[in-house]
Amino acid sequence: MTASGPTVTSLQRATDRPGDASPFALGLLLRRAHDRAAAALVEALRPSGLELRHFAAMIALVEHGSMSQRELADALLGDKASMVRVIDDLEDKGLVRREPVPGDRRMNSIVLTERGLSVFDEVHLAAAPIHEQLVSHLRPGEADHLLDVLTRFTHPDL
Amino acid sequence: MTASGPTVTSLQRATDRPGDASPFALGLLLRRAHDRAAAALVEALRPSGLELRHFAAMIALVEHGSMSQRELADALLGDKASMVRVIDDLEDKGLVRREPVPGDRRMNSIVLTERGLSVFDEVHLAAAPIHEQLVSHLRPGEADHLLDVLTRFTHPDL
DNA sequence: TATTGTTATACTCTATAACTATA
DNA sequence: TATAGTTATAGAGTATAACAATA
Repeated sequence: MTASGPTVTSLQRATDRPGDASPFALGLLLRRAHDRAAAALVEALRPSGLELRHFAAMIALVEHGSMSQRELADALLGDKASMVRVIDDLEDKGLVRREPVPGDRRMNSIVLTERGLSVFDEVHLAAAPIHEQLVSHLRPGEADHLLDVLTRFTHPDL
Repeated sequence: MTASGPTVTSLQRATDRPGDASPFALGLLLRRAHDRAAAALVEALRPSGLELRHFAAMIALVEHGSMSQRELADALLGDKASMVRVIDDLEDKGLVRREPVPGDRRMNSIVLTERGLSVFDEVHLAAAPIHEQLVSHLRPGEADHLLDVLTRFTHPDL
């Protein structure tokens, strides 16, 4: 069925001018795009029992070496209280360790374990074909270009 | 401070190959990009007292004419129960009406009111400069290209 | 029997505040 | 006084299930 009646033509003036997409279009598209990508990546993570926020922390640790929980929380836009539980989960699975920081006993230095390292690599390799399938209907080079533009979009200060 | 120690070099093999970005990079970037866009658009909506999901429904109604609540829920990826409250809010504000559908008394036809129409236009116009500022640091044409690629990314079936 | 809309409920995620131990 | 980590709690958002009316 369709409940659609005739479109109110006076409304069109704000949306139907060519090249004048809704200022909300970008945000709504980004939400759908994220939902689609996240659903695929969650599948890649399922065998490891990890969730996206856990793996995001592991990626940050690979990129930056060991980090404090505060640094991880800031980098991943979460609050420090949420990060405690993420690290708890990863530590319970033996993927990271909390180590003392010489010179400041308030802080933990979070480091990947050997097991965390191999799990990271396994997930990483298993996710590659999933990513490929995710962008397989785009034209050649568009996926890389998308990554490039999104990187600069998310860093307006650079 | 920085808790960083030396990076474990054996880890790099999965991430440091040029052109071999993490298969998770796209998903994580999309989340950040969405958060940034959503924060800006929420500002645009503040004067109207609406939230993104309300305005998303209004946009759908402008694009498709009147829709049933089921159609709106499907189109916006929400469940029908959540949509009930979105329509409740919009109806309380006098922006939409629930109208009977001739031939099927189970359904409501959701239609924008005159007030909803003018509010839509106001928000739309107020959001334009916010969108411009959001993409102002991108190169000319990149924002349109981004919209184009995201549209196709979110519609793998087309 | 299936579907629309509704209501109530449960669950997840996030955000906030308070507490400790250190600085 | 300020900060890192922890804990407990409250709130928002979402998902699920049951229900009534209708098909």
